[in-house]
Amino acid sequence: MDWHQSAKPFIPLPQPSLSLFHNYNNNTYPEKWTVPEMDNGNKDKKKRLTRNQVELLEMNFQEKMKLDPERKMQLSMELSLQPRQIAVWFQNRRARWKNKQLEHSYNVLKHQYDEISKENEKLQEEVIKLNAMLSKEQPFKTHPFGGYTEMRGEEIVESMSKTLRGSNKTRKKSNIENVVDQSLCSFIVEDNNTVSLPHCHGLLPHISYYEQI
DNA sequence: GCACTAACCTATTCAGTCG
DNA sequence: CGACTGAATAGGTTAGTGC
Repeated sequence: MDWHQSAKPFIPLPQPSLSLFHNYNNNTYPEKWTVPEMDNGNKDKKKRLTRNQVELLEMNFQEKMKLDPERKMQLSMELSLQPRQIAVWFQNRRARWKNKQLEHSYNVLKHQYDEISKENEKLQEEVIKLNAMLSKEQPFKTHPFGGYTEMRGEEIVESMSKTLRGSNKTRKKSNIENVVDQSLCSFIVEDNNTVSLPHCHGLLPHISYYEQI
């Protein structure tokens, strides 16, 4: 996949018998490629490769994406194409293959992202439910001067912790307490009814639920 | 170390094909 | 005729070789 990682072999200069190809590679025939024997009437026309040529090239590509010089020359003779054309075809084919790979990777990542998003949505809903259960269980705290004031989530947790410390420690935990306990972590319930990332015991002792018990 | 060379890559151009 | 495909080019990078 990463062609930069493979060592690039040193390719010696073409043999004298291949000087024709060498000339071609060095742009003796600039602009659009031409068969050297062609006259001006036939030049600068891009010709599509025939089905047979593409089939053989494809077979070779499936075998090995890299084109070594021997195989290039062999294919060149077999397909009656210039070695440069063989090399260009392999280059373009690798580029197409890489694009396909990128497309595939994108689809895989997108699928993973969608799954995680769904999971996140479920968890958010669960947090809202738990938050509502907490509010029902102890929605208000007593105001020092009498009356009631609404409590923030952090305060609820702290308040419940104090209540538990001051009450019978052997009593059975409520359902909510069990859920929170099993999670091994505490949540900070924000004012806007959302919950921030969980904080595990020991990291934020002032809001941890049961560590004081 | 540096110039040279040949391979590779990405981005782009452009001709051929197709709906 | 415009969109798409693929052959070919341009320009940059990398690595081996020779001096």
